[in-house]
Amino acid sequence: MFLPLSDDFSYPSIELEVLDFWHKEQTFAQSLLDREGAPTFTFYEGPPTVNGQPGLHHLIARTLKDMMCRYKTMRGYYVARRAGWDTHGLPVELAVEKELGLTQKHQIDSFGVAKFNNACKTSVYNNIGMATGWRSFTERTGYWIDLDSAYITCTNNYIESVWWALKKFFDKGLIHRGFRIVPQSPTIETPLSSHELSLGYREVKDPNCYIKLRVLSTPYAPIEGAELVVWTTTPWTLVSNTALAVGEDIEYVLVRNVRTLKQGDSKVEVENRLVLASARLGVLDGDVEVLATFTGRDILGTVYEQIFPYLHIDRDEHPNALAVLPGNFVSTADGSGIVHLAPAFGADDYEMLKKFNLPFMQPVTPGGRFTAEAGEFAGRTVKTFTYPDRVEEGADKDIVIALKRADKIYRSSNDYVHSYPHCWRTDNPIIYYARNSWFINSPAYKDRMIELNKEIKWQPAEIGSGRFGHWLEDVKEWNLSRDRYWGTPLPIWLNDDGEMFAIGSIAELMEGLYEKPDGTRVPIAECAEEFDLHRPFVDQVVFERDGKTFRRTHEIVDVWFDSGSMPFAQFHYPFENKELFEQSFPADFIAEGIDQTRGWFYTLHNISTALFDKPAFKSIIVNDMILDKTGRKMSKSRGNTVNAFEIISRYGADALRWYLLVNNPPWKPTLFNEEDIKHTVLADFFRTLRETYKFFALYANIDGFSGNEDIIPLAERPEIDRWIMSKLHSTLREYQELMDDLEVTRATRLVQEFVINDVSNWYVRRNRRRFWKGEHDSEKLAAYQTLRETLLGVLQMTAPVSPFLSEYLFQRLRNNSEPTSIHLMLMTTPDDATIDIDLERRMARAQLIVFLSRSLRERAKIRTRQPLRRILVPVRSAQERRDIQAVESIIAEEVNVKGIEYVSDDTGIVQRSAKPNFKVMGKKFGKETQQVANLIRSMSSEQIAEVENRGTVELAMNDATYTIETADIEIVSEDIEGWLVATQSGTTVALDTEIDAVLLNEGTAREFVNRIQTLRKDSGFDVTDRIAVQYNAPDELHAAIMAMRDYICDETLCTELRYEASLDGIALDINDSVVSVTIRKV
RNA sequence: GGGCCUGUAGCUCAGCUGGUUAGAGCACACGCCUGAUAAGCGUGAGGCCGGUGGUUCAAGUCCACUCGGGCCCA
Repeated sequence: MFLPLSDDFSYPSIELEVLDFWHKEQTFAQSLLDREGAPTFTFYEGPPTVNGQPGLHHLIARTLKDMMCRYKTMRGYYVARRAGWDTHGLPVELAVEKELGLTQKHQIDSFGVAKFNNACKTSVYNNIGMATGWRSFTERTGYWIDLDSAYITCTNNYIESVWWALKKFFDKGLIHRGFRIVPQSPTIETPLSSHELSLGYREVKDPNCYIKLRVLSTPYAPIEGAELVVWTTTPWTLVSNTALAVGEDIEYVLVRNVRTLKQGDSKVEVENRLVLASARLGVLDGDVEVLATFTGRDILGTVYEQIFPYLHIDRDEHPNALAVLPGNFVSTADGSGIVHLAPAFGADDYEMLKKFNLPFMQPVTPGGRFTAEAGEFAGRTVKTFTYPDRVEEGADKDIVIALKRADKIYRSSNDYVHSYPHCWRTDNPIIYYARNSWFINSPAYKDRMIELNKEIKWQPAEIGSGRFGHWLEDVKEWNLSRDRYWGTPLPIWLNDDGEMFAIGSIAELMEGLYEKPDGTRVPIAECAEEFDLHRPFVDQVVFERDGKTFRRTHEIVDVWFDSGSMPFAQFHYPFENKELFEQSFPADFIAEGIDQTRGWFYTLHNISTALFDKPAFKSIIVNDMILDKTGRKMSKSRGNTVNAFEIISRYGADALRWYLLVNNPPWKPTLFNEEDIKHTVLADFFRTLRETYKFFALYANIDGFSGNEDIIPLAERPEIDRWIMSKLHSTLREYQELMDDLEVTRATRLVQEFVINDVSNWYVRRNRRRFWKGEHDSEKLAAYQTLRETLLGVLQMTAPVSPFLSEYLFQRLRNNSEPTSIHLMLMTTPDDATIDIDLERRMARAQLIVFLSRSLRERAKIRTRQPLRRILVPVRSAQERRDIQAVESIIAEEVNVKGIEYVSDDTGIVQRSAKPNFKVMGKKFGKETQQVANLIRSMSSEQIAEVENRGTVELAMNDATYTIETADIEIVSEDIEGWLVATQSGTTVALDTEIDAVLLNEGTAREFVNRIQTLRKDSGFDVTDRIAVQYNAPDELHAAIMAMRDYICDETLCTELRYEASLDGIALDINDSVVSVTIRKV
């Protein structure tokens, strides 16, 4: 019994049924058990942050992952799928801060690091343990991954592995500490790495200030007493200005500038003598008169008036301070060509400090707040920052006001639009800030990273070569340290002299001593504290070597180092699972969003290159974003986000998954349109698949077909069965090639087309009669077996992408010897013996002839119900004739003609012409191609015959002779004298439109049958009911009905067909005449 | 300012290494078919293949420039 599909079939509800089934049968676990010992296909799951929320964009990557893993499992591989949780880092800390009501970093210290980190740990485990969005999202979307044995980055084992890695880096001399300008996230008081930075670029409006600074002394007399025009977008750094930079070879000018300014209600004329790059004169308002032209070199050493007086600068100690210095970074692309330097707040500026012995002044805390040194601005935040509980207005605006008061502003507005980095967690603007940090010297092995990247198969390829490749070529030092609490502690211990070493294991750590609060030191084993590789425990561990005390540097490690370590840390390698790691490294496949290019993809690659000299993954699919249907980014503020759960509850996860792959390649931005799911996936593909099953089940059940019958050998099945099986295997072959090549969209489109065009619209439609007519013969059995096998093959291909529906239908189709789940099945390996290319070609030809014939009927306005005598098909060879004869009955039935006649080309009836084959002849004739092409088009039938017979013909034109060979032309037979003809792709069909009395009667009868059938249906009769029919019709129709009465009765199950002259029944229109009819059940 | 992607029918997309009438699905109009039937099939209309210029016998496809969109980076 093939269970019918219920009338209120709904995708979401069958999916829940299937989930139940998988749960009960432990299908996922079984799919792994079944493949133990099989070749492995390794997949790495990129760990999502534990307290993030799942959304539509996660589904796209997860569909790719799940699809590939299920596919490889079905191809016979063992595919371990271990989930992971990224548990450290800012996201967790920030959530916990909020929970505890802490708003600033120093509050954590007073709250107690131990308590804080405990809260973080609790929060993390709560999130993992609770049925949060992730677990139900994972399950509901059918993502098969082992959540129960997920690796967790904050366990001692995981951290120990990370330490091992860090020690490797350290011992290779790749980790060092340096005083650098780093991007600092102010409100959380910690530096960010370049890849974190890349997560937070945003378009913002910043101040656009031109200030003017009085020259106090200068070696270049003309500018004495003039003002230097200096541009900045960060007024807050002006407090710390220590010098100015110009380009030595850039041309500068001294100008007299007169302009009118508003002052209250009145206008005043203002005159200035200003210095700026000549290329930037456009920034000045009013009238400009150039007084002198010179280069930057000429004005080096010019001393100007300090902008703000708060910081004391001793020019005896620092003779270059408050002076104009040469800088090769100065450009005239924007600003004034004179650059303001604040060495504590910019990378170029800091380099200038080292080069010119400028004073180091940093009147700003790591939290982005002015210190007491900053005079009137002390205590203010430098930019506007958003804290969990408040917003603090930055000092920029007031600084500009103060400058205006001091008449140092030339012009200022707040309209400088640029993209500026923001903290990826707090969304506050980062500030560039000088501080001590730990770095990994990644540039040292940059070339190797570039080399190894070439071994990776990227989908799409241009991310590997482009976005990722370029990033590698410009690799910077990895800013490894964070001044935070909840993370892997940086395992480096130093003494007061700056000597240091790294610890790479728990065993090494145990050699240290635990320092109690009272200062006493005991062996760690005796410390009576919980052994935990986090702060503050590890901070208390000290080492005494050579009489010197070593303490841990206080920083923790960039959380991205954790996730980049997962290939080995998930196995606690090298402390355990050595073989397991070696077997599963590198990964065969990973898939994540494009935002991970400089995130996870990079840290995996970086660490793996440095430690193992191998890429971490062999192939990767990178998905792009999901945009709304108008192509805009989805964001909460726009209100155009789509809730994945809602979509799933409406259409089901399968439809969504299928849509995400088939609609457009996932590595291109996807314009998400709910309507498309409804139309393209549900109403088109899924429905066809479902209806096909329904059709099969309906008749299989009537006939008692079980699926367990002895198999009829393919060779003994009808041609059309062998055709669909051949097509199935061709499709399977191509599908597998595409999937192995990561061409997932092409693969799904291929399956979709096969199901709709070949299976449903041709095989099933052409064979309907075989299923419901007649005897239980082998031909009927063959039909059932063929359709069942075809459906099974289709389900194998849909299973990886749409696992639920595939499972649901499989459960109904499977026989006793097949696995209990489609996902336990081995996907059919395409069989050369089943694939018959000639047969596929023949059928394609039949379809083409049918298609042409139908268009002829359309043109002749003869409906399909009207039988016609014949079609004519010109053939060029006996082989061609046999090809068509093999499918003749299909054609005849489909287009309702009595027969096909073949016309040899040489009879003279068929008019032939030659078409140029440009691909061949173009190469041969070069510039003359067009003329020769015209010659070919005008070839006579004699000339065509000559090419056919001799292989060549000479064509002459304007004194030149061209030799045309068979390959240069394509011969088409496209006209038959006196016939209605259609031609496409070298096939021509002519339709005999003559309708004699017999045909007309037949046509009329079919019209009549059609009307009766409609009446039967409208009357609600069952398909097996017998009926009696009375009718009244004009003589001509009456005669036709009488002539065809047996046929009519047979088709309509009519036992009594009677003419009744005075009948007043239902009026029917047949061939523009009125027929009156009544029917009743007998 | 740089990098990558992208622009083809009203919509979503195909168009392989250039080969001459640019395709499909949806939507629309009109027909056909009917023992899968709140289905099925077909026909039609709809395109200066973003623009300009070049290379070539031949450009949606290659090159340059340009305009628009997206993402990433400085």
